[in-house]
Amino acid sequence: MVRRPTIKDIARRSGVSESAVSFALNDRPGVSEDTRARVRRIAEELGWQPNSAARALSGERSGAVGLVLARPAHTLGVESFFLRLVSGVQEVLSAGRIALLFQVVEDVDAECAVYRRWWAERRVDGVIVVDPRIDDPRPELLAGLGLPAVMVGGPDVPGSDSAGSDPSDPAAARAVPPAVPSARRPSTIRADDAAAMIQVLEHLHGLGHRRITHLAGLPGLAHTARRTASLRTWSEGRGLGPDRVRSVVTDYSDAEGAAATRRVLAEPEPPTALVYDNDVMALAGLAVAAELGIAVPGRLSIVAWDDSALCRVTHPRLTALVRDTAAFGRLAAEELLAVLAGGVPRTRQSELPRLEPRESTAPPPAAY
Amino acid sequence: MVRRPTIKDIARRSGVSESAVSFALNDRPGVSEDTRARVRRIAEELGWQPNSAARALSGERSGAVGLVLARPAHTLGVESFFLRLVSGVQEVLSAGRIALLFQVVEDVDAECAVYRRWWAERRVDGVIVVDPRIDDPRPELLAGLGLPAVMVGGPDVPGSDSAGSDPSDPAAARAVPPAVPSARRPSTIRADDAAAMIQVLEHLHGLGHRRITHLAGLPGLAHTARRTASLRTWSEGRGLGPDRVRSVVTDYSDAEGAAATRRVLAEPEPPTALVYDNDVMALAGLAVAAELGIAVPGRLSIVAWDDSALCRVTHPRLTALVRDTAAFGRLAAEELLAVLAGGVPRTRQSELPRLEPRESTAPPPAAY
DNA sequence: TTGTATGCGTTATCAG
DNA sequence: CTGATAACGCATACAA
Repeated sequence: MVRRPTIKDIARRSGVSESAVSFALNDRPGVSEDTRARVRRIAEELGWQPNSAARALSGERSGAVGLVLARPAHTLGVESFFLRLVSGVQEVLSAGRIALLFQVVEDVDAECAVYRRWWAERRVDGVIVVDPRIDDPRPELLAGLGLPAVMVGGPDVPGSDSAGSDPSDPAAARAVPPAVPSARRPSTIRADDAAAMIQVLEHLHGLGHRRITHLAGLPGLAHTARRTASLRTWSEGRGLGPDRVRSVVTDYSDAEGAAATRRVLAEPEPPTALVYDNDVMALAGLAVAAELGIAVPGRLSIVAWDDSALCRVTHPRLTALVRDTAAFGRLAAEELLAVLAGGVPRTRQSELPRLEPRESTAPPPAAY
Repeated sequence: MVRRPTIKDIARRSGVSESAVSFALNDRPGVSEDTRARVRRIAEELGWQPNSAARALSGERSGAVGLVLARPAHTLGVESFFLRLVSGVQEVLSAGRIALLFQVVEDVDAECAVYRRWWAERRVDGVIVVDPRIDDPRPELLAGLGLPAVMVGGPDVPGSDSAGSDPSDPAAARAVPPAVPSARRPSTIRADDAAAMIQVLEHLHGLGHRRITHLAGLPGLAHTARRTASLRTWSEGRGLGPDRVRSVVTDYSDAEGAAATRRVLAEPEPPTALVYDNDVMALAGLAVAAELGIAVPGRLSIVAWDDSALCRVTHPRLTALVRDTAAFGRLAAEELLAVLAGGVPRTRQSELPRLEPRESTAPPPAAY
């Protein structure tokens, strides 16, 4: 049990007062350069680091931010999205010596309970919130608590990229009632799902596909709704009814991905292209096609929404929507730090995903 | 900026002293049942929670434990193992209101730096250490710091399941030099890789396979070494030389998994069965076989070491070694809490994995 | 430029 | 059984 040094030890060794040490170590004026250097050296020698609890207690800052993952156990771990996101988040956080508290829970209610507890215990200075939902209770809760937050993957609001969010956007308006003062509203990192969906559809349409089915993720998630809405808008613009271009609901699991694939492929006029909302479902779909003896991409094209190693280890390799997820995480962390530093919550736009054509997409069979 | 209530507020509202409140809230003797109940009720009303910083400062306990993942970026997120482990860890931790600090870094050196910083800052009360290595510097570092730790997936030591570890076991002896007092040695949760490997090999041997290649993971990892050693022992017992049964090294990545598969299948007398050290490599191997037109399991059998959704979404579905990873995490967390509560570090045995035969294993072709 | 005093919220040690 | 009082380590307003 090596006793850890405190500023008192440093003060004694360097022959100055504790407050002088504190000033020296925190780059504050009020101490000569000479003293500062000496104090610094001694602190270094002693291997001193500020006690996080003491600093939190006096400074009103815990030096930690939180991230909660609300996912039912059976879909846990099938997506690489989160580890990459966290990886990006931490690149930024650890530069600022901020720790990340991580928790996985079963549902949003449990997630809210975690936020309340973290807040009450002053465990975190802010949180990064993932998986925005339709009628999401979290922005309001967090604003009410006054807990700074960044919503990762918020609504697509064409136009306004500045402070606050566009009041004319229904999703944003619903997400955070105007009762909440804007300075407290969570920041938002926007993922342009609408544009990404159009990219995918244009790619398939360009190849000649006219019967396209989107295997959507959990219906409660905001990005699912955005993708589905974007698909609807696009197909109406093309004059393709829901009998040809549509979204069907799944729960993101491999099992549901496979089951839904089986269902749509068994229809009298099955789609010639399938767009999966995640990589695991795309894999499951590919396996179903193989089992049914349906050639990919000969008779069926497949697109995976998120790229990962998985999309490159299949045969054929899967055409996928590539996002720089780590960059997404970095942006979220930067925005959170900016808010913690006193900045106004902003809405920031992440890079547009890029469609990477691989071997799983090709023109549809001539018959169609 | 809602001000959070403190025990002072509770004391004022309930008309007793602060220390009485503290006693009442912490189930300590010294207050009447009546007062205790009243204080409790008021604390509840006010939504009071102990300020973690204040508690940490006076109590010498941060109420948090840490977990660091040292993985090069390119293998990040390809394994579902960690999220499931963390999920299990948290089931236990959150029951005790312990937070989890999570950090992902590039390598073991960075990992050690994180431990040092956490220790110096008193951020965590203990850590859960994953991926034990050959000549692992971490147990010694942690013992030196006096930071309680649990090594997840430690050495297989047949026999001793009690306190400390078997001094006759060379791996254990190397891992923690005897210079370190045993009360400070990290606990260990043992995964019986040796027995699991034998299970896999017996399965394949029983089907008739005599040419088996093990696509091992990163050579520096202790469990890789154990699996490889177990394979060696088993094959010698069976009189099968390294020309027939062997391990080849990879780095766990899909790319290396695919490349190594290509190499061994291109040999004049290729193996009839492949055992992959993780699920992603197994998938990659399956894709390579498909690409080369090698039927699985007709001409080649495939076993994946870790089961996950991935192994069930392929065609054919992969025979896999199923582990209850969440249970592994729970056991690790329980052991850590026991040590934090003053218990002696122990070596505990996790459940033996179970081989789940699916469609990717079958007898070898008659020609062999 | 430097030292002193006080507070942050809790726990723990004393007297009453 | 209860109520002051002193730590814990750091930051800071204030006095020297």
